[in-house]
Amino acid sequence: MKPAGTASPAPRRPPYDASSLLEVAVAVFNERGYDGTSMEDLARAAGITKSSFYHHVDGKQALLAAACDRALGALFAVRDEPASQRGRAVVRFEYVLLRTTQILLTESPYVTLLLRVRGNTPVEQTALERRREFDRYTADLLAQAMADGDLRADIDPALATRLTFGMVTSLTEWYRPSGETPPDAVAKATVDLILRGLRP
Amino acid sequence: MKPAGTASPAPRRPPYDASSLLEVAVAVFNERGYDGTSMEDLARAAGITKSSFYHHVDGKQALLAAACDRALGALFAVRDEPASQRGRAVVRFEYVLLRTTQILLTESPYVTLLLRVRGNTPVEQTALERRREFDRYTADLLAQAMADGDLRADIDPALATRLTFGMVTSLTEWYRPSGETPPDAVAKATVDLILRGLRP
DNA sequence: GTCTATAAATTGATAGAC
DNA sequence: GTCTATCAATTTATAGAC
Repeated sequence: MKPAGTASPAPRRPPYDASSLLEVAVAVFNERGYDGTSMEDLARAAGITKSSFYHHVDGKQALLAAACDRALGALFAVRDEPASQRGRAVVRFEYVLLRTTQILLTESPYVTLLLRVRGNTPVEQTALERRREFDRYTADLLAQAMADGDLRADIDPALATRLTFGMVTSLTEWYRPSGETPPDAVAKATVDLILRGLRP
Repeated sequence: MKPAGTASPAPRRPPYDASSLLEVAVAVFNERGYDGTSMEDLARAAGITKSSFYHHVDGKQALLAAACDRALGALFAVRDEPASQRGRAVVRFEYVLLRTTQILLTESPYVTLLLRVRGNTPVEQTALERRREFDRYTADLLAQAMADGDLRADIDPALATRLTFGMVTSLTEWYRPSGETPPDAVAKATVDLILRGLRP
């Protein structure tokens, strides 16, 4: 038995539960792309061999499915919040827009991976389908707000929805959580820009 | 990538010059992802065998490099236009924003591929570096327009630039050229939305 | 220019020892 | 739980016949 206080400085050996390995995997997927990442890459990033890695996870597609599930679960939870269901459409739209942006920032790695899914495999197709369902939900909200006269009606609603959430999802291209930039501040600035525009 | 959920684009017929094969390759890259596409996939989409395909092109990375070159060439050509070089910063910014959006739409497949580059290989790193140079160019323009008092100064210029071009680049996620939606109309609507916002 | 055949390396995944 | 060793399939790319 080792004397107390002489434990070797474990550099990167937390418990290898499925959850922490998923976190590692998602980070590598986002860096190199899902298809550009091998199981060898993932194992190396976790500090173990490929075989050991397989002992903890079910495979590459299972990792992708778990990550997409987490992102989609967080997004659909917004739809189920009370504030998303009562009140004027424009108010609900602005609320959902802000919450969606916040979730994209706080769950950044998972949502980033979800948004890059191409639909090559059944796992990806399922994720893509659920994502499109959320897109339809937000598009309907915006169209209703326009019909109410509470948002500019001189833009095609479908185009406006895509551009609006296109701006939001572009955050995944560069945003990294850090003390410098609190997610809520970035989310507020983003929603403000899409609502009021660049002109003074 | 083994499991192919859906069918590939219709096989393209001769002549098999490098340019038309590049067009085919870029289309498949955008559908399945660069890393998710094999040379076998490309050859099948072109309607010839893999070996025949290799007779016309130098390899997978060469195809990617050619596509990125085309996209980057079109983008940097905007910077060299007279209207991008003379006049008030805000006017130049709005001009470059519109032209960039137009090019993204007219050169959609090539720009789409460029924007998805992850930097895994030297070819991709070079493309990424040139793309970042263009990003700096537009960021400087917007910052100057803000400093001139011609654009809202209550937003961080770096954030505003990223969100602005994030909205524009999101067009690659869904826009497909067709008689229904002329590129110029979409580009104008996009620039108008980012400048004036969603509110009436 | 196209093909068949195949090389050489990588990949997702498993077997089985310790 | 981790490892070494390995498999079967795939992938980039080439050789060489016609």
